[in-house]
Amino acid sequence: MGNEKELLNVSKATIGRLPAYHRYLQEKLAAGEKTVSSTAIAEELHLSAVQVRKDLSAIAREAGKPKLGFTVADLIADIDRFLGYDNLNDAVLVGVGGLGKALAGYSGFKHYGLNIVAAFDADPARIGTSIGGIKVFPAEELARLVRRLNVLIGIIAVPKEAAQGAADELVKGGVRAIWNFAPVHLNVPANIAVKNEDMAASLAILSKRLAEILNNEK
Amino acid sequence: MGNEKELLNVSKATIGRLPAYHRYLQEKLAAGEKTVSSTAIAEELHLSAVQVRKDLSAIAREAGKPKLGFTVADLIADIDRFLGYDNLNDAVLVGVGGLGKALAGYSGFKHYGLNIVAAFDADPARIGTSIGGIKVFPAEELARLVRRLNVLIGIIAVPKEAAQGAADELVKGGVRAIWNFAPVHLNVPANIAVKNEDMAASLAILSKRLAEILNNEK
DNA sequence: ATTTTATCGATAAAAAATTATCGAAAGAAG
DNA sequence: CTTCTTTCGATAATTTTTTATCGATAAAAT
Repeated sequence: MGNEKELLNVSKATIGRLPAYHRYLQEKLAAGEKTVSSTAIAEELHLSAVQVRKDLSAIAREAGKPKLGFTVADLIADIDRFLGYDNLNDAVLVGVGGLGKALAGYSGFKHYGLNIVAAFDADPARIGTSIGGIKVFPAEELARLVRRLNVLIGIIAVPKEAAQGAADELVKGGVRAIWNFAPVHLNVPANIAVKNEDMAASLAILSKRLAEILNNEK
Repeated sequence: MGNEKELLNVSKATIGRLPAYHRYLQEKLAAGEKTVSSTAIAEELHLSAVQVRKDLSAIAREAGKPKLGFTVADLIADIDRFLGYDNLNDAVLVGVGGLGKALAGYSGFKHYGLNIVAAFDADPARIGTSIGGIKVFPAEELARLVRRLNVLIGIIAVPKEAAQGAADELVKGGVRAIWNFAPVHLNVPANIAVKNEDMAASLAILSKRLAEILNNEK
């Protein structure tokens, strides 16, 4: 019975903002505040209050109260539930060079529902080592081990030349979602979700905004 | 005279896609192909051909030719010019822990017009070292050095507790754009551009897509 | 107890982004 | 040389996302 509605009808844009709300709410919770208004959230995050209300109404179970706003703890619980922060998804990491090492060492992913259970690398010098408690296995074992562990999420942090190969192996192992940090477009079957962490795109947007700002001043 | 039009009228969504086009075009160039059609680009990148044409028409100087498509080399040049890939912007990096080290060591930023000229860290053990040719200075010198070097872009890769402080120092030093990798919302004056590299948001979107895919199957 | 104020949710309007349609042009094929 | 095919650019339609408006409600203030 019935939380299908939730998956639908919530726009990607909204989903993308939820983690920011979540962080803000955690701050408020830590500060001991019981309720928070859409106006306050909006001001802090540079959004409009209407948008905040709309986003929250899409995923919150309890309504906000006039004059008081929303209950902080309830909202956090709602976002946790909606984004699945309260039940961990296993993932594997491919590539433990500079970026991969950083990702493996970042303990925060657990709070976001992501649990890295194994890492892989082609470099023999790295195999057998451990980073942040995650063991590094040889690349050859990727597909086999992924299948055995029944992991559905793969994180690609290899140099761009190796990225497509890594993706192929992940798919072969039965992964259904790939978080790609390599600056290349991956070719995968249609029923596999790919999210490119495209830093070049972020940078492009940032530098255009910078250009605008400088332009408005002169 | 006259490239003001370019800054305006190009949507953020379009700008965000340009780096992907750029990468695809580089591949085609390397493969020796002279021209490429919007259909081909669209298919590879899982977009619609109309959208590709619209995006390109917003920034390209030459029109595409019926039956042939666009000239690969021209398009690359157009994107280079539009995104500023051909003239480097200086930047400083704050924080050379795991992620900061990875960013400093990534040589690819130069291709995206970003030149990291100095790094800063609070940990004495790191000061004076060099990562990827970038020297690490003490955090206390941040504002002063940024001002002296006349750097306009700051990259924050410190733990979240230190991020707001880093932002404050960057702003004090005269930075006008901040690329924030720490998972916190930064409070800065209105005339400073902030781009949050929000991995939690990416992850949220990815896992929702995964959930959808799995849902559609059963 | 009444008024004032801050806030909400719902609905409507506007803006932005994507997709569809179609005539025209340029090369390829016959 | 004519026809066919691919592709373009422009315009229109649609969809999605954001913003505006407004009556209702609950707490706070008078």
